[in-house]
Amino acid sequence: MHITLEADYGIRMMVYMARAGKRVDAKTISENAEVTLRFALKILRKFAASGIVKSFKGMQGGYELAKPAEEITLKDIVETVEGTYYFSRCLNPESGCNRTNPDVCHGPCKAQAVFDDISELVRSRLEQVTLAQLL
Amino acid sequence: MHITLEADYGIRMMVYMARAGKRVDAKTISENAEVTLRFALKILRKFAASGIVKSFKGMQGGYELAKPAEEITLKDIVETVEGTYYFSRCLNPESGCNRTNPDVCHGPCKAQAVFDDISELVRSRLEQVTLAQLL
DNA sequence: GTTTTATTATACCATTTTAGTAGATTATTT
DNA sequence: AAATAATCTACTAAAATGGTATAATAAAAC
Repeated sequence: MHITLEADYGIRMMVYMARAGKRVDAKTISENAEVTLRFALKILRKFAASGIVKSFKGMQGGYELAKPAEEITLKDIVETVEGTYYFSRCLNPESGCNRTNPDVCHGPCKAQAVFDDISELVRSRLEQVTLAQLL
Repeated sequence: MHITLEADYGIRMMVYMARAGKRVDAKTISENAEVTLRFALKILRKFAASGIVKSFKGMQGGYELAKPAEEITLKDIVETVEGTYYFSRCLNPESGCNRTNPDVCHGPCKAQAVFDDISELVRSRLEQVTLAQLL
């Protein structure tokens, strides 16, 4: 029904990184964003994989934003952690609509159209907000 | 991240009841909406408790819409099943924002304002759609 | 080139939420 | 009284979320 705690943590971590404005190691990020180091590392890996954050190994290693905070949106952050946003499972191609009886729902039903609409509404609103605006 | 299957079932059941246009028993509803009888009963109880459906015991008993389909909204249905819609847990007064470090977030943070906005957006969109429009 | 620092990969466990079930009880109509 | 159908309470199963642990790998410093 709502976004996960992990996504919330992710936002906090990104906000901290943007504030820092330089390369920071995972431990510092986790302490400042109040997320356990281990869990923070897991989230940071997702960020690195999706390309919104760059990671550096070894001494003086750590993480930094891959782009200016003005170019990273809330949608980038949330969807990196959670995947594409869908208001209802029915819309997710992987789970798909589970209605099989044509009397109940043949083809995309009217509720689905509304849910599709809402999903798009949420995604575009998330896209309008940049990390820079959260500082 | 998305509304529950239970809410989807609930919508299907309400759509069926609206189509039927008369009192129907739980078994018939469950079969037509493709939900197990037991689970359907559980959902119907919530509908009856919230007042969007009237229930009748005994022979010739069953369920019927408490109001015309034009006066029941998707929001009524979804929130009866799931409770008030919040995009992020942080907004739910019961769970509450878990950020305690004032350096990270003192008072309502900017992300929360956006989430509040999105929650309201979703709720109002759900409110615009009536059960009648789903038939 | 070895040591140190810090990320990465994989896999696992615990908790919470969601989904679904069961039995006994109560109310209503015939 | 008998039959039907909802209600209450409680329980179990499955899935998703939240969190941990270990070993491996890469980079820089000395």
